[in-house]
Amino acid sequence: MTDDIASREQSRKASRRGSGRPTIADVAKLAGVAAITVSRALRDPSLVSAELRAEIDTAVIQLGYAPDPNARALASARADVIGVLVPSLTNIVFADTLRGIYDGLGDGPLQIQMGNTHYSPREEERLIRMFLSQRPSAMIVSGIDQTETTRKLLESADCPIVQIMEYGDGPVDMLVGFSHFDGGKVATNHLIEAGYRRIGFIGARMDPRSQRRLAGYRSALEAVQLFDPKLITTTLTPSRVSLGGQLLADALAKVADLDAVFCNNDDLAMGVLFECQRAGIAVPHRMAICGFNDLDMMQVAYPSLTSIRTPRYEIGRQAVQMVLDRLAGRPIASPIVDLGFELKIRESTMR
Amino acid sequence: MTDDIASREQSRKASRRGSGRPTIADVAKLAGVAAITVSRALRDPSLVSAELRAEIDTAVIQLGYAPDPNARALASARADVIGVLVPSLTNIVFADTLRGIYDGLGDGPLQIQMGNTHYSPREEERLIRMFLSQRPSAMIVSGIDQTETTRKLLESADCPIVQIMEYGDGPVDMLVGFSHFDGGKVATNHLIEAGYRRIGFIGARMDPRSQRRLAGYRSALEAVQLFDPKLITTTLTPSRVSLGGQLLADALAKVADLDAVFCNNDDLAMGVLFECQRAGIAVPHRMAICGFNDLDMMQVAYPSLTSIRTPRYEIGRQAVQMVLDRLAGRPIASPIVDLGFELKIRESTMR
DNA sequence: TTCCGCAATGATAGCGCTATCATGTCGTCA
DNA sequence: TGACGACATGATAGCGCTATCATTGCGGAA
Repeated sequence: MTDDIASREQSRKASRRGSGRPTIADVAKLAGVAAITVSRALRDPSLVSAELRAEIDTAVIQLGYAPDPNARALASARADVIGVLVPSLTNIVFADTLRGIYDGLGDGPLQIQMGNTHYSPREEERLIRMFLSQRPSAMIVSGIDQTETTRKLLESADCPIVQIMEYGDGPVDMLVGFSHFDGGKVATNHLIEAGYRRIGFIGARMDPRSQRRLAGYRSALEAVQLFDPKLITTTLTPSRVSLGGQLLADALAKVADLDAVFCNNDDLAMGVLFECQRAGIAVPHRMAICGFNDLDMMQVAYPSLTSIRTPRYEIGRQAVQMVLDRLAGRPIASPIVDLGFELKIRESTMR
Repeated sequence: MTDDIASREQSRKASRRGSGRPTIADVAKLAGVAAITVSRALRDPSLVSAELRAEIDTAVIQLGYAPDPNARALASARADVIGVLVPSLTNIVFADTLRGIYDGLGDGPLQIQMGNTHYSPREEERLIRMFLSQRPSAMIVSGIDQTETTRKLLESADCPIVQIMEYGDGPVDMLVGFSHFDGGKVATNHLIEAGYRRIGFIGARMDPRSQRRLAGYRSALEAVQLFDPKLITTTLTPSRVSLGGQLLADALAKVADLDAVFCNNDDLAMGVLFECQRAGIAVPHRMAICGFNDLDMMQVAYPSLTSIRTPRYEIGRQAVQMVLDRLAGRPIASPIVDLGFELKIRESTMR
């Protein structure tokens, strides 16, 4: 064994190239077979007889051989990589989804290559171009608001594509998510039914998903003639807990008799709660608060906060499952999956 | 142009291999130069005359050429990938650090390949093996508690290695972080100075960094003869806001006269605050709370919460900077960087 | 018996790029 | 004036793997 390695080192040095690590040829020589047989034994053991398989396994272990994914990708025109594009890393929503994706992959051969689009369609397009250039096994992208060019790029990529986080028609290929419009509508209807009349909307960042929640909110209020543009307070600033308080103050300055707020997300809702506590505004009696996403902290806050629970982790799991099914040639039940959401009613909206 | 593409398509179909996308040879033919010149023009334009560069740029745009990273990696024995290993994706701490890493990379050629070790040294070892097999340009790993084997693997990898999040001696290569022991000590000393005497420690997950914070806490209390093992309440469960309340209840059951808690992290601190509000325990008069990390919500909570601000984002930036400097052959000021931390004193510890 | 099909293995030829060395063309300095 | 080096470009030969086709041997159908 030592001799094998030594002589290989020797020849590497002579050629002045190569990684210095054992190659499939080294394994083949040691096992007394052709390289291609080693390749087969590694990729699909059923193609090789049991005896040779044993020989090869021994050689692999003895040399500590690990296939070079780059060479494999080049030769087979397909990299064992899934490109994942998210608009933000700070947003816990995407952290949960990523976790679902990683968990779904388990310890299989597929790796994740992640890109952060920073909510920019231009950046998304650049990243997709870059990712596709390595011919990934699949792509998972956030949202359905790609530019026309981006859509074309994805359509012509010959790998499974999953759009995640939203629900809608006409996906590029497959889609897993839920309806943000409905989420906003259900939350707002709940506030209406609970007896609130001056229901504000507080939103940060206002990306496409936030816009759809806002549209759902508006639609619910308009249906009962309670809509008033002054009720909406938004900013393009990224969401933070500390922004919630500021936005509530802004909202109250415009609408003194505000009696409820539907927040774009839980961070803002939490900020609103703290601001109410500080300003002595009783929740839920003088002010109701409803969040979105239902982070863990919502149920232990005091008072506990109503929110829309979203299936973030499950979206990641499901997206990966669809990719794996497709790559394995298994049939996909439906290319469009609505994972829904759930209204969690808590103290903050129970007057 | 159309002809070029058409004829290329033709020859691809004949050979039945290839990706169907333009290659460097196509660009070379169109620009009337050798392939290697295109390669040079793309990687280091200063190696090629201005005229040829212009020709090549035109051809690249005309064909929509994008280099194949796999082929490049194979030929140059170096992938444009940085392997990043984090123990958790849910933990906002690592999300911030990842953001720093991505931002530090900007839109350069380097891509991130991330692995989630789930706080398991075994898993970390497996992932490092897997990552190294593609000869990454660099590796960034969390913590300094690798197994002996993992350390050896990293030491023999001929690429820059940065260990992040902690401060300590003898890094594998480079290291960026801060001292968790000191953080725990400073926080605890602050509580002592503020006049608290029965200071508890509340911790979840209890990974190596949590252990070091605990050690700092203990050392501070022992120095003034205030240490008591009953003051420590920990669990191996992953941290969540909702866990903070439970742990506080456990702590109070053991130590009825508890008058302060130093929490392992801000999530727990927030949970403790909510539990105090719910139970009618006045903060900071009957109970002081100190967190760790200083998330944005700490300063707007009511009362605002004291915490140790940690340079999470900066760690990511700095780690990438060191990698880039090293790859560019620039000198590194110091291979070990202590980014420190800052005690943020707020209402929750001001009796 | 003959032939066909299938399973197991091998030989060959790339995948698309870059390391390495070779070649040609200047300007420059003794 | 000629030799030398610096610079720009090209030819060649892989990097480590797999697609593709070829070969071999064997059992069963005709």
